[in-house]
This record gives sequence, structure tokens and C-alpha cells, in this order.
Amino acid sequence: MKRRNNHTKEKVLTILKSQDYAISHETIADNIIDINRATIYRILNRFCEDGLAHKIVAENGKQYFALCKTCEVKDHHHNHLHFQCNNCEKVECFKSEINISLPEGYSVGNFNGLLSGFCGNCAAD
Amino acid sequence: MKRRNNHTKEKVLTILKSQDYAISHETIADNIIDINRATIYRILNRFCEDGLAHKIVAENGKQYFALCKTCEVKDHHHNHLHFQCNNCEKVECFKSEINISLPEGYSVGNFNGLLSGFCGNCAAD
DNA sequence: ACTGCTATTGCAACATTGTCGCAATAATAT
DNA sequence: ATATTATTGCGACAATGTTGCAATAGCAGT
Repeated sequence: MKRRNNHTKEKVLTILKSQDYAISHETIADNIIDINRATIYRILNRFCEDGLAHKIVAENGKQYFALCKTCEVKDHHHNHLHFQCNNCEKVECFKSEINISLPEGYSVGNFNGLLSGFCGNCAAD
Repeated sequence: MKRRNNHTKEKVLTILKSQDYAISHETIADNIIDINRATIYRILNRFCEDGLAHKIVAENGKQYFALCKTCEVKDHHHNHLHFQCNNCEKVECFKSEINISLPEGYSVGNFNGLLSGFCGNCAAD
């Protein structure tokens, strides 16, 4: 399945690039008017399939997306933690990876690790 | 807010106890007929508030619940990983806890860590 | 520049999840 | 028994994410 380029895809990519945080569908919808919800999801999921982005599921069940900045294309994995602030609700990627060891006979797939609490900006309140 | 005992609550607790895995609302609904969906959620959330159970959010956004077997009441935390099989969809708790270090100024709240892949039973396929 | 193929889009509809308000019920203490 | 209030069932709701289908548009080949 060959990917095609177009305005919408570029727009979503630009928004992802401009963000320091992992963002939800909502954030993208706020930044692009006149683009269908389903289309946004499809674009984001395509990015994930292509290893361009990764998905984080928050505790509220929402999906957040972030560009893969530190991932190698050939050894693609996401063993890093994420953090969501209970106040400002921003989701950020932590750099440090964690070691994961699985029991015998298990095969690794994905890792979704999310910490929550209060971030540096909001903890002071 | 004092808790009260009743049949429904005991029934849900019994089901939780009988399971080796973290279970979703669905599993409980399948085992108890004639109990409202909202009620199940309320009971489960109460268990979490009381430190009796903990909640895991899976990659599909669904909530799973499991009794706290290893948690001390006074130092209650859930720094252990969970694993969901992509085939049988069961969610299990891993015993090993992971070390988490937060950046300066951040405050810890909860941790939701989920691995996915194929479990010992399903990996052979 | 035209054509054919097919990836992508918009729209509508849908299933699912989890929550909430309110009135009715039932557990507990007095 | 009675009063208090925690809990339940019901209905409704918002939100999320997915899918089918017809229409559109990107790309390659000529």
C-alpha cells in the first residue's frame, strides 16, 4: 500500500511536529478546521503503522499521538514512559527507557506506560 | 462515607477473587445477571477507592480491574506491570515492580503500565 | 495532457464505554 | 419501628474510535 501526499496529511504532520507533547485527536481538530474526525484518526493510525508516530493510551482511555523522535527505524520500540498531568492534562514523553523482561514463552509486542500526577508547572499549586 | 454490605457487592467481590486475571466490566456482567451496568462500575470504583482493587487501562481504552493481592494498605501503589495477550485478551498482573524516577518538581500519582503481545498459551500458534 | 488505478476523504451511522441525575430501595444505627 | 443515607436501577447522555460506501484526488504510465 503506497502512501500518497496531500495537504491534509502534511497539515497533521506539521501540527505533530510543532508540539512538545503527545496530542489527542481533539488538539488536532482544534488546529485544523474542516477536516473530518475519521480522517484524522486514519491519518494518525497510518503514521503509527509507518513508524512515524506512536500512540499512548491515557487513563481516561483516550489516545494520544506523538512523533517518534528517538526511535530507530529498524529497531522500532517504545519502551519509554509517558507522563500525564492531572491538572493541565498534557502528555509528555520521557526519554529514559525501561527494561522489560517477560516470562518464558511470552512474546513482546507493544508497551504502554503512563505515569500520572502533577507536572513541574502544576505541582506548585 | 461508610460502606454497606449487600449481596451485589459480595457477588462482584467473589468474582474478582475467583479470577486469576484482571477483568473488565464485561466479564462481571457475564457472570451476574440482573445487575445494572452502572452499578457494576460504581462497585468497582468503590473497590479502587478503598484500596481493595486497582484499575488497569488497556490499549483498547477499556478498564480492567484486579484485586490488590500484594499491596500493603498503608503504602499503596501499583508499580507493577500488566500484560495483555493480543489473542486471548486476558490481562494479568506481573509481580515485579519497576523503578520509576520522576523529574524534579513532578509529583507521583498513579502508574499504568501495560505490555501486550502473546502470552505463553497463545504464543505457540 | 489524458487515462486508469487506487489511496484517501467526507459523510453518516454505529457500537462501545463509562458517567450522571433522579427517584426508589435497602442497609445500618438509634 | 424509625430515621438516615448508602446503594441501586433506569434512562439518558457525551465521547471515542471504527466502518461502509460513494466521491474525490494523487500518482504512474502512455
